[in-house]
Amino acid sequence: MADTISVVIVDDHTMVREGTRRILDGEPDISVVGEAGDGTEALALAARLKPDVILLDIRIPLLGGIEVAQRVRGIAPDTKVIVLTAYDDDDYVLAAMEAGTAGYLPKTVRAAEVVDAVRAVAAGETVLHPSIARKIARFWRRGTIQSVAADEVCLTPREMDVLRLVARGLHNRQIAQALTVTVRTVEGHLASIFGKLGVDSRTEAVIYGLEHHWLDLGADDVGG
Amino acid sequence: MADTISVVIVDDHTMVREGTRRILDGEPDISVVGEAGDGTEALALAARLKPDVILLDIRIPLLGGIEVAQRVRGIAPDTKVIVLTAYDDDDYVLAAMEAGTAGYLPKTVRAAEVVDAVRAVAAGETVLHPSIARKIARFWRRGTIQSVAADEVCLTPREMDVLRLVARGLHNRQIAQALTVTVRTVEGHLASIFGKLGVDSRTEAVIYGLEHHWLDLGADDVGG
DNA sequence: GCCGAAATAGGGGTTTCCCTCGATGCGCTG
DNA sequence: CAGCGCATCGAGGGAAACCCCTATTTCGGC
Repeated sequence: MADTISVVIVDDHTMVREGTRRILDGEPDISVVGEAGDGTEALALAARLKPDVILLDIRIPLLGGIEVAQRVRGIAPDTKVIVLTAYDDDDYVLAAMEAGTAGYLPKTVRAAEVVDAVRAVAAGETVLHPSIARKIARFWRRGTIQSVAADEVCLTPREMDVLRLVARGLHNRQIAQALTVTVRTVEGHLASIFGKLGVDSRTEAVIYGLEHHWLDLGADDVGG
Repeated sequence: MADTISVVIVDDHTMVREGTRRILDGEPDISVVGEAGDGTEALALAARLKPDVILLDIRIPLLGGIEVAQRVRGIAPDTKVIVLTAYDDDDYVLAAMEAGTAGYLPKTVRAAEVVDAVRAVAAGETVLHPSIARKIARFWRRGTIQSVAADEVCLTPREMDVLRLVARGLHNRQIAQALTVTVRTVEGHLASIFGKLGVDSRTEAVIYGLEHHWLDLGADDVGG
């Protein structure tokens, strides 16, 4: 490795990117070599620059941060990824861990901690913010992260179709029309969904889907 | 008005605050005099420092950004507020306008634009990002912002109680128990809610509440 | 002191939802 | 090929949910 650590910053908020850049460029041993505002851009930069470290936000357009992290392993195996995000849901943290990231920090940390984290992962260490580490530990005690990921329920594509329409407030009859099937089929899928999610009403299913980021409200910020 | 513009930065993400601070402190005519990580802290700083400009995030703990903006008018009338946030929902934009803010910028803008905005509002101008301005214009054409705000439905406290429980997936029977009333009463409140929101199912009502930020999913990040 | 809004609650009805039994065909995999 | 998951439907029934109308009490305001 060179004596200066090359870093790429990925965040859809330009303000945040530029602020982070100034923080890191203020360090003599760190050099920001690129910025990306969405997932595909991030992968392109990773492939071209193969930086030592990528600071990666989770909620970015075009490609989710988790997927970016996974693919970076393939295209730039020596690049370490630090997830730096506002979101610290269990799902995000676990998914990031499985994607082989070298660190996970909430955006509430101080700048100095991020600088330290960059140096640490560049040196081969793993950096978890205490609050995140606690989360992990909790799951670990419950039987390893793998098993947590395994018990992750998985709806079929058709079931997702149904759930998405339920989450838009449609009745079974309307869903049936939208999917050109009978109401009975919709009910069948819903029964299956309820079973998998461990709920017993459409409203609970929608809540579950929103909490696990399977659905979004069509509006809201969506990385922008 | 001094020759240097005093600025307070409000954001719950320390990283973002420090990055923004470095951007602004790099300007000779701008001086960051304080940072706050939540709403109450922001008001305390506003009262004590009476800065020329406050850069304010919307989703902050303890007190929402909109409410902070409203109160700042009372405690520091000469202070201009620029909303700088990841969220650009109609509701947020309109609420911010009504709260008397001097600008509204998405976090996707470049640092230079924020710097310009700070100077502009300090000079008494109003700064709207083009994307935000379009939003406003759309509502304006539909009959002024006031009327939009007026047709804003308003649930009674009891109706909000019911809606919150509905949004947690409870059945009417469970809601009735939780509120120590009969199922009929819950149905009555729900009927009233449906009428006000213009929907006809509990699921739609929950979606409406989430989209308008009346509800949150209990989890998620809460702090944008 | 009356009026309106909110909260409470009931009667009686229709619709939708949800469950428990099934069944068929289709594609993939061991 | 023999399963197995997936998607598609059906019957029948009980339980919620939702709708329209009415009624009481309470409380704050003019």
